[in-house]
Amino acid sequence: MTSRNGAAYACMKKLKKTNPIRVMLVDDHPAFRKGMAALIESEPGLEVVTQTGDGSEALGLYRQHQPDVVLMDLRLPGLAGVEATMAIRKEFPDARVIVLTTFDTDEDIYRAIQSGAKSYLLKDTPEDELAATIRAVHAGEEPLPEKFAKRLADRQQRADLSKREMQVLQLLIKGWSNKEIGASLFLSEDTVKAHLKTLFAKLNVQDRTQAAMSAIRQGIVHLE
Amino acid sequence: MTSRNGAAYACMKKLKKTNPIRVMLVDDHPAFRKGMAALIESEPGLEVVTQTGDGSEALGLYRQHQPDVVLMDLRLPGLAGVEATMAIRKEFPDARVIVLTTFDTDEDIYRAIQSGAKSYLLKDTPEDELAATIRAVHAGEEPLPEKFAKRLADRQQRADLSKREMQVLQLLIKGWSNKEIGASLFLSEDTVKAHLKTLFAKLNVQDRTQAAMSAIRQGIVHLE
DNA sequence: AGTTCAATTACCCGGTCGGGTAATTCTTGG
DNA sequence: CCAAGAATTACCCGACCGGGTAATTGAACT
Repeated sequence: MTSRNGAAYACMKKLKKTNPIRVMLVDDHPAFRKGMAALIESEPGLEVVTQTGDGSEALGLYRQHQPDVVLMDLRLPGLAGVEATMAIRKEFPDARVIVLTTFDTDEDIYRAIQSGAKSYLLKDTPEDELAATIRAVHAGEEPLPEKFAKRLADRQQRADLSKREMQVLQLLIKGWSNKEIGASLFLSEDTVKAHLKTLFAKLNVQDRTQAAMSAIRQGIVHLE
Repeated sequence: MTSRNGAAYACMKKLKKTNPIRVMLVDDHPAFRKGMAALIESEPGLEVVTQTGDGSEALGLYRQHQPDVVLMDLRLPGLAGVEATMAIRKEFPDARVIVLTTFDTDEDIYRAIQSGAKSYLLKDTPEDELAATIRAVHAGEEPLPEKFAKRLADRQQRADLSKREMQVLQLLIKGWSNKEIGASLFLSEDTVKAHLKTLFAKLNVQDRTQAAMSAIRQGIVHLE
């Protein structure tokens, strides 16, 4: 740290009072929200103006408070983080949303950025990096951590799956045979096999187990 | 707790000061820890005496502070929550640990209880239920929420996998063929098939894709 | 209007898989 | 010390899977 004289101190004091960055929190863990709010409030120039644990309340609260930056979780009751982000950005194209989540599949990252989020962070991000990201995003930057940028590029590389391929994949994940998948979708077994061929090619795998694992790992489909 | 002479105020004061439940927090998300600490401190009769984000520091801090109750996350840097819990209970058999986590596979629940945890809660648990659980565990109870109790029973139902079966499963998850699995483990293809037969029976599935999905869903193996 | 691409179905073929049965060795716990 | 169970291998067989090739239809985009 640099040494401090009276003038510098006054300057800092002044900076502290100009343009506090107004933050909105959307996360369904009350304890996490409480802690995150405390972290933000303890940063000079940052303040929390509103928070909620329900995705469907996000747009209304955004309208009401017009925050500078939103911290948005992905898995939420009501409306998922990606949908909430899209809704906000449809009405407020300049909205600055940072996704802050525990999960980090390629697909999560991809969809978050697609929906208009400016950055993507995990919940275990150190608080100084978090504060720096909030300030950067507020300043108009889009700071995506190296590792996420790489995975985003990977995902953008991959061809999108067609509707049918996705349906077949969903049933494949259940462990169904080609015959069963065909019966379920009213397709011949040969058609199912044709879809699997293109699916395997797109996922760059050789067989159904690899396809299933790859899809799960990338977050293309979810278990349950 | 018999009534005594003296002012009501003195009595309350006395009660408030007797036996505060001393809690230790182990969780790698700084914001969550901060928020959880605030929640606990706001509950009468509960206080946080120490916290850490690293599993390998848990035993040392337990020794040092001898808390009444530990809130323990599962996925931790250093040492996993289950191992940390076992280490603590080896040295302090009366230690009262509550697992508090985001993840909830059958295997997570099973191993947590096996390691000696008294209860199992998810991080989105409402704060009143959390406080109630801390008090109950401190009082010697082992309050396992209904849904977890059911899944624990399911898991206890299932036969344990042998070492070999586990190894085969690990490679199956990678999408390897029986031949490849055999080559990797220096086994004949027939031996691999034999292991798969018992594996399928234990997991109650018909084929390898179902086995892979079932194992992932139950948390028997992890991706990556 | 023409082209591109998803979707559909079909056939062939060699390889893999899953189930049944069975035998041997080795370790571990009662 | 013996029984139980894990680990290993082998053989058979019918079913399923994955790859190659190819043709038709319909929608979408140019």
